[in-house]
Amino acid sequence: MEKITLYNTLTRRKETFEPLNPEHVGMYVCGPTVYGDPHLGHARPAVTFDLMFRYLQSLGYKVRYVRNITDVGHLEHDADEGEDKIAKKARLEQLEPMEIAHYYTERYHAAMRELNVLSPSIEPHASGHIIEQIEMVQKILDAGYAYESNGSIYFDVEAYNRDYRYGRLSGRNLDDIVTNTRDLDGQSDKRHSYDFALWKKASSEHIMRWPSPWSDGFPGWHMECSAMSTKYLGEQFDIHGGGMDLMFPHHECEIAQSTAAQGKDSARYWVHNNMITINGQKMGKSLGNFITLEQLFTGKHDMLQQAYTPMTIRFFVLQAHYRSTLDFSNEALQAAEKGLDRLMKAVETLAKIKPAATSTSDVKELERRCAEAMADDLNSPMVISALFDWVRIINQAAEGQQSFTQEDIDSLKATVNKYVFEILGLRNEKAAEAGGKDMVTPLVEMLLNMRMEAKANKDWATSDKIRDNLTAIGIRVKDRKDGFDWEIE
RNA sequence: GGUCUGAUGGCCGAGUGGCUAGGCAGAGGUCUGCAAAACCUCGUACAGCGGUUCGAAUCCGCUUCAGACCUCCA
Repeated sequence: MEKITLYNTLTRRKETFEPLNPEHVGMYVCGPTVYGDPHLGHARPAVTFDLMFRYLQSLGYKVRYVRNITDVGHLEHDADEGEDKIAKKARLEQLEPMEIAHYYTERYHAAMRELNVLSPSIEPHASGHIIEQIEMVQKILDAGYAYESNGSIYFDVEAYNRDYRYGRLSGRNLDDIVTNTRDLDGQSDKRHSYDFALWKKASSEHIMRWPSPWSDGFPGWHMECSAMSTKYLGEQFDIHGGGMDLMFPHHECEIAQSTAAQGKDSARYWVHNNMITINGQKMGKSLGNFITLEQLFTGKHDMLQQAYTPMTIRFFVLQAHYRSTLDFSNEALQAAEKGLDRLMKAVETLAKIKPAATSTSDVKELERRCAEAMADDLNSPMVISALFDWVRIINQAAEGQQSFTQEDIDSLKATVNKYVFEILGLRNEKAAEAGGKDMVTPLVEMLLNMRMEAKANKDWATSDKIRDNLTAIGIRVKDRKDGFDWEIE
């Protein structure tokens, strides 16, 4: 198996990736809390870990990719006193909480399909794993790292920190956390402000509740990921992913929970994608500066000058390295749109290149560069850069300035298809939506053949009339040395 | 205030000690009846100040600025 490196947040350096079981990879990624429409920010981790999923599979790994749906336990404002996000939305819209969760899960899935994000191997819901979460809370209690208070169970950070180290993922130590956490207001059942809930007793008006040994209640937010990753990937697994904003407290708490319950950490490589910014600021729900994916696809948002296709969004995300912030702007998106168009046209051009006796460029160079870039912490921008160098070469070949043997053409096609479609997961939207082209092809070609005759007779008036009329209905004509080419705009 | 990250040409965005990133936009040219497309050429960018080095955008220090997390957020 090819050697690849991944940046591990735990050690803050790139490490050679070695899975626990050769040829198998277990990967857990924090999915969405389904209480609102998916926005551009959600596209970043989805595309990033889709890239990782596709890439690892292309290397020959059998990957079990688990991405959860949070439909219970995620509270607002404060992990203990806030209202459940889903329940709040349900109350506002006078719906059953599960109606909210179901509706937005469907919305999320639809957006992911548009972005050509593959479905994970397993997509577990927090509400479907209450028993597993209760069992894990019990384990942590038994191990002495949690306490009960008025029907709720809290993680005892101080006790944990005596035996292990709380804060090693985010680079904090308990002293910092103590001085930087606001004081309790006296309302809480917690001993310390930095303790977090494993199980919350439900108040009388709380709708989503389940019986437990301690109270009728619901699990704390961090429990679901620990419980579900253990259930589907085992006590230890390879990769845990998510957005950088989840590093603290969410992932820190997950580490604490797993370590408290089983004496060892569960994930070996922690991988975090950076944020998408807008005017230099993080795009997020709380800031109210987010643009939903649907708004991007339709162009219906004050900040958008036009609609952008799902593949433009995907390409835009892939053009930046996943650990860099990526700044949103219409200009950047428009540049991505044009660049993607050029790439896709070259893919079509490649299919038409005629073989020659010799090759003028080494087609293996592309595969080598792409493979190296991907192996270096998923450097998709470098892959794209290499592809564009070959876009030029392919176009040169179409112009007769380069030549390739049949064998090299086939090899180049295989490489381009592998990286463009299989690994980067791009789709040729124009070709896909031009289903009607087949019906108009004979008509267009008849007209263009008439135009060729007119041109041969130097009847420029007729020639230009045909071209202008075709242009007017959205068909762009390109003259070539030996005839013509055309495409639907 | 604490922890951490970043500052690259008009815009986006790679690059970590010497060798062209790439895309978009712009300028000139080739091709073409004209156009479109394509191709060729071009800008000599690395926040500032010091330092290490034969050599730094790349390493070190300081300064300035920006951002993330520390409360829900992908």
